[in-house]
Amino acid sequence: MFTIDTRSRVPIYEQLTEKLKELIVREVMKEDEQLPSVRSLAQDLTINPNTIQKAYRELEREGYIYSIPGKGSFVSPVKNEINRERMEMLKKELERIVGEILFLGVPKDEVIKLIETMEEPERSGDDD
Amino acid sequence: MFTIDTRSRVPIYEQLTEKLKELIVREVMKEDEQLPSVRSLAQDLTINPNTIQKAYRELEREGYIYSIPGKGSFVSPVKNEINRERMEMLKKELERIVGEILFLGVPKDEVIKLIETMEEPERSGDDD
DNA sequence: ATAACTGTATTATTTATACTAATACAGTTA
DNA sequence: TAACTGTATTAGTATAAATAATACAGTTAT
Repeated sequence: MFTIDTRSRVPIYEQLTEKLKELIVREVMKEDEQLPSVRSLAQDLTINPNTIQKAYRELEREGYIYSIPGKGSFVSPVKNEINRERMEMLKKELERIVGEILFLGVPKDEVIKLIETMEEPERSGDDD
Repeated sequence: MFTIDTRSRVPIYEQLTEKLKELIVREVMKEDEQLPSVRSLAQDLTINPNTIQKAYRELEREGYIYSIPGKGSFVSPVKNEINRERMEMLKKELERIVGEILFLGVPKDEVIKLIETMEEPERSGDDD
């Protein structure tokens, strides 16, 4: 389900939250779908359950998932709030990157051309 | 000269290399210009000289600066190599960011519109 | 030549944080 | 009742960054 780089400078629990956020935001994991249990995921990835728990706790704090003791952890209904926050972050990053590229002398047109050649994602299940 | 966040997860020496790289690539610091000495910069930023040295060593290794024992450290003549590598990195980041934005459902046109509204940098000294 | 700078190198210590380990407790479900 | 769930706590380990304290050699100006 996940690929974790234990040698990365990015902590394991943060790699986990990142990847899970993406799965949730992109709706690969649907609303109310159950996440793997803390212990089973820990066993799968051969890392400590506490590390998983830390990731889940963070995801819950940020509203991506909700947990029910005894039952499990589940994907929260997608809040616009979350997408909005993520968009803000992405836009800021975008501006920083493009800013640097422009500074390096690449004309704006070329940057735009680069984006134009990118493929827009398939949205098979968005017509509901 | 610099702002360092000692609490950031990004190590101090890496913050330093990042910022210096930008100053060099953007030619705020010109070719052969002398950098502050290891000790003086350490005193300015109230951090350990060894940390500065580590940053300088890295910058030298990557070809951004050159050091002469007894004299000081200086900005390397800007190599196209460096700009090329940096561009590669920036383009990859750009694609990742834009990819995520598109996944969040923002149409390509809007991303482009955002970039169009950005100001191109002044290039006062580029006409030589 | 001497003092005050430079970069460079080495070794030891401290500090911060992630991660692991080992439990324990309580709710859920079959 | 057994086997799951999430949650919490406490202690220990590992790693990397940063500090501290020196030392050595080249440069520069007086």
